[in-house]
This record gives sequence, C-alpha cells and structure tokens, in this order.
Amino acid sequence: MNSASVSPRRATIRTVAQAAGVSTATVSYVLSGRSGRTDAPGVSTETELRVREAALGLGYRPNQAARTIRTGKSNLMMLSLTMLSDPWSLSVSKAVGAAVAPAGITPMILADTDWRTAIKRQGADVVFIDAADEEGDAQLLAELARSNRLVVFSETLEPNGFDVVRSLAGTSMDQAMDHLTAVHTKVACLTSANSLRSLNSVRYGAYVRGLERAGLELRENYVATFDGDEISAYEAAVTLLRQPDPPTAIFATSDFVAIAAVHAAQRLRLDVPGDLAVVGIGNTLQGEAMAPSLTSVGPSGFFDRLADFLVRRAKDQSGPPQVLEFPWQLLVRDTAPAAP
Amino acid sequence: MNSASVSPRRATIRTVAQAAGVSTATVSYVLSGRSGRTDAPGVSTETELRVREAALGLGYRPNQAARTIRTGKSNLMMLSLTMLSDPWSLSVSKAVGAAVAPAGITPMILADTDWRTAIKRQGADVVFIDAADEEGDAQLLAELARSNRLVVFSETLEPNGFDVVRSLAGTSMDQAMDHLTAVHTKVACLTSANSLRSLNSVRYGAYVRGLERAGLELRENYVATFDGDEISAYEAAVTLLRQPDPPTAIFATSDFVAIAAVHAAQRLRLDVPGDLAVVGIGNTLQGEAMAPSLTSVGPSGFFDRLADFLVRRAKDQSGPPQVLEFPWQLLVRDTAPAAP
DNA sequence: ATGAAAGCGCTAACAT
DNA sequence: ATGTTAGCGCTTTCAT
Repeated sequence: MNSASVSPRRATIRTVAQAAGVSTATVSYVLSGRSGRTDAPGVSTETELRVREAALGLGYRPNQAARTIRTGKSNLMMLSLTMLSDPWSLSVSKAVGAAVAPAGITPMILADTDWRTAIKRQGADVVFIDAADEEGDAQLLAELARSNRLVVFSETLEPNGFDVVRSLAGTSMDQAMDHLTAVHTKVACLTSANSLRSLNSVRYGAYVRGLERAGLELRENYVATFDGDEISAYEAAVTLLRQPDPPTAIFATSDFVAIAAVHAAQRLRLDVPGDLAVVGIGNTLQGEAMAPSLTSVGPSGFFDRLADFLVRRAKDQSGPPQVLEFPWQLLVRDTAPAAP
Repeated sequence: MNSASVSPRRATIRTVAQAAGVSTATVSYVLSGRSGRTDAPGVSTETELRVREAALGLGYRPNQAARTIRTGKSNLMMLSLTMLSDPWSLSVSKAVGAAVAPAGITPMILADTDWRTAIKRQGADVVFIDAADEEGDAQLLAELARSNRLVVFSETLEPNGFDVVRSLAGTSMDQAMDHLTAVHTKVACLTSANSLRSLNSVRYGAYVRGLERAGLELRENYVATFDGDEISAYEAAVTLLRQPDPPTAIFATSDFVAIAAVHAAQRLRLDVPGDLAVVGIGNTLQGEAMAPSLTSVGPSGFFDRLADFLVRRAKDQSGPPQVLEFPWQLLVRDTAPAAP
C-alpha cells in the first residue's frame, strides 16, 4: 500500500532499464537509434525488443532537455518573424515546414516578439532573424552568434560569426518603377512608416529615383505610410485612392501592403489593373496566387532555398559564416501588365 | 601560447564562479534572482556585484536546457496553430504575445505542423492545441497530458488530464442564420471541405437548420467548400457568386473564409452589404477591424482571456483540469446590418 | 553569508 | 553484446 503507490513520476531511462533488465547504456543505444551505426556497439535484436516493450509499457518519453544538455543539440529551429501576418512570413513558415520534416527538426516561430531578449532565454540549433536593426544590432548579433548559429536576413550587414541572407535587388526595383512610369504618370508609393530601417529606405529610394528618371515630380500626397498591420495598410491605400486626383499606379514597398492596396482598390470599385496598377516587392507565394496575380519584384525560389539552408545549418552547426544571395527579377503579372 | 588559446567555450556558472572567486552556489543565487526572497540565503551586495561583473565580462548566458532539467520548468509556451494564415491564429498569437511579457515566458508557435509528433519531441510548460480530431485524438491527448500541461480547444472533448477551452455557441449560430433569412432568401454557405471534423459539421448544421426554419430550400449550388488556404477560399467564393442566380447572402463557417468572400465580392464589383451580406464565425480581431467590418458570431473577449489562462497554466502547472467556456453572441456589424 | 556536494536524465567513453 | 561510469550546467539542501 505504500511502496507501490509512490510518485507516479515520468519514466526515465533508468526505469526502463530496470524493467527490461538491462543497463541504461543499452536503453540509450536502442532508443536514440544508434543500433544501425557501424561505429557504435550493436545490440542484439532480442534485447532491443525487450527494451522497446518496456519503454512502450511505461510510456517512456525521452527528456529533450537532458538530451540537449548532453549533446548540445536541441533539434530546434527558431524563426523570428517580425510581422506574422505578412505573407512573407507565412511563405517562410510554409517552406520551412516542408523542409524540416525529413531532418527531424522542429521549427518554432517567435512571432511579433523581440528576438533580442527571447534568444538569450531559449536557444536552438539555428535561429533565423528576419529583421535586424542594421546599425544598432550589429554588435549584439555578433555576440549572440557565439552561442547560437544565427542566420540573419539583411541587405547591408556582413557575416560576422553569423550567416547573412540577402536579396540582391540590384536594378530590379528600378526596372519595376520604369515598368510603371512607361504607362503611368500618376505613380504613388505605399511604404512603412518605419522607413528609418534601411530596408524600407532603400525601397523608398527606388521610388524617388524612378520618378526622377521619368521626369515626374515627387508629390507629397502620393506618398502614404502605414503602421505595421494589415488594417493600417488598407487604410493608407484608401486614403491614397480617395483623393481628388488619385494615382493610377502604386509602387508598394512590400507584397503585404500591395495586396492590401489591391483589396482597397476593389473595395472602392476600381478595376485592377484597369483603373489602378499595383507593384509589390518580395514576390511572395500569396501575391503570386491571388487573383489578379500580383506583379512583384523579388527573388524567385527564395523560400525553398532559404529553408534548405536553414536545415543544413541546423544539422551542421560548424562551417564558416556565409552570405546567401538571391538575385531579384521583375515578375510581371496581372496587377501591372506590360505596356500594350 | 597554449594555455591561453584553449577552447573558447561558452562561459558556465563555474567559469563565472572562478572569475569572481566564489562558489557556484553563490553565482546561482545571484543570477537566478533569488536574492530578494526571504527563505533563500542572502548574498552580500559586495559579492553580488563581483559576480555580476564577472558574468558580464565573460558574456555568461545561463544554459536553459540545464535549468530545465533541474527545475522541470522551461518557461516555454507552445502554441500549435493549424492554419497560421487564419486570423483566428493571428489573434491568438497577438493576445498571447501581450500576456506573456510580464511573466517571463517565451511563446513559440508550431505552425501548420503536426503537433502529435512535435510535442513528444519538444516539451513546454504549457501547450495549446487549436484543433484536435475529437474522436481519434482523445486517447493520445490524455496520454500526452501526463507529461505536458495541455490546453485543448474543442467543442466536444471533456477534460481528461488536460484543460478544455470551448466556445459555447449555443443558439448564436441560429441567430446568425435568422439574421440573414430575415432579409434574404438566397443564402449560401461557404465551408471547409474538411467537414468531417465536428467543428465544421456543427457549423454547417446550423446553416441547414437555419434554412429549414425559414422554409428555404437547401440548394446544392449554394454550398461551396474550400480547401484550407486563402486562395482556395477566395476561389470558392468567386464560384458561388459567378453563377446565374447568385446568392445575396453568405453564411461563412469562419471569419477567415468570410473575409475572403468579402474580398471576392468586391473584386466582382459587388457592394457589401448592398449586393451581398456576409456573416462569419469566430469574431476575430481582423474581421472586426476590416472595412466594412465583419458581422460575426463568436465569443467576445475570447483571445485575451485565453491568453491569460495559458499564462496562468504555464506558471501553475498543477491544479485540476478545467473547462473554460466562452458564451457566444451575434455581433452585428457592417457586412450584414440589421434589417431596416 | 557562503561553500560543498548531490543529483536532474541522458549520452558516450571505456571496460568487460 | 552489454555494463560501468563520468560528466553536461545548473539548482538546492545542508553544512559551516
């Protein structure tokens, strides 16, 4: 009545070993799947069976924390995605989900959270950071990279213990602007209020230069900013389109806001692209799949290659920091077709 | 040239202890913030300072896996969100993000992934599961609940070692249908193809019964199903609206698909709610914030209360399994206003 | 106020 | 083929 009713604690490797009448080492060999490897000691099929039975019977689950502390590997991939509702984030998530499956890695998303504090608390075999403050974070990233394998998406940072993923926009954004100004004279820009970040300022810069090349004036009322979320983007687009002399084309600094702009236009009973042409940046899956499909400038094949890279890094922690570059191109689709 | 250049390994509590000239216990006391507690031994301000300095100088970061193995707490909250692009998921994520901050818990999202395998691999202080197969998973959930604190969203499951979060739809879906049939006779339904799940069949059932109550016929061409993603939902709505005798109202079985329907209608130059009324289910933030705002039936205050509950559970692992119920109501907004 | 030391569950040498 | 054993980095009890 006493010895049997003690703590119904979770089964450990030791419990299993006792039940199977073998040592903990044997259990470990069986349960961590080293049986097949040539360098490791073998286990007879008979004992292997006994061990598996015991484990099953006791409902044994390996303690991942204990494994991690011993091996230094967590089989975890962390994705810090700054704006989860952005199709860019969803595309990353989807591609990663497909890529990790065979590798036995669990992808976890850190959403709308500050990675700066979270990463210190919770490590992973590889951490992807989708947005860093290019100036302010450079040092912090280098420091974090000493204890985590970091992959940072950045246009300007150089690898420094961490890998850098970069999309080589090159002249493609200029092409996108030229694509619009070839047909339109009233070209507006829809961009994030957070244009301090180099990412956005580069994109906004392409807009300004594009106007210059075409000999068009930069009109203050043709530049609208939004504030992070979808609603805000939608409203910014409505404001842009509801003015007396509305633009006939919008250069949006992300697919996310471009999609919101298309919805806003349709809400105002405008035809896209008839009444309004829209170009996005990023070439997301969602933009490609929507109807009308979004003309966008961005890398192609980006998400899958990124996902593969992350998986490779998770397994092979070492290796020198790399730069992964994705050349961009203009992908002309329905929302802004080529000039007739 | 040799003794100094050895392994630049990550600093541990021992390294810090040596550098500060104290014991590892003292370092632990200082760095795990137990200094203030009354029951714990105190540390003189002087040594505390020395320890902190040493830790900073060495770039010490506590090893979370080691902590977890010792204390049994990971300070991790896991959210399994089946369809990340669903505004319901985004609402959960956002509410949780706000709620965890003061508690020092890191929320991690398991997106579009099979929680059944992932949870076994990676534990957390509390795991939220947004969709379980009510029949097939009942036993698995009970088993997993023995090693994880589980919170399951389910209309029909009863707590069994795990907590259940449930929205008490009650008669509110019927109200929503009556709301539509009071004005419309051509009421369509837009629902997930995966109607095997009780969640969807209940919702679809409300549609069927609503038609019956109003004396309307169930027309096959007024029921459209979609396949999981946004694009598919959008296309299903377009199909529904493009037929010869299109519906003037849509009963959508989620806010997600309702929003897609509104976009589709606007794309077809239909006025919402003038030409088409739309009602969603779920009462998401995104539906509430969109323009025109979405009439929806669902719980109010759901997400914040859910987030609070999850945080409470993460801190206080014990406590008997609970049912958390959220009574629903019909929230009449722009996409389906009240009858004149 | 501080330190010594026992272990959490697991893996990996090394021994048998 | 299987067992013994030494830790991984940390917290926590018990001495001092």
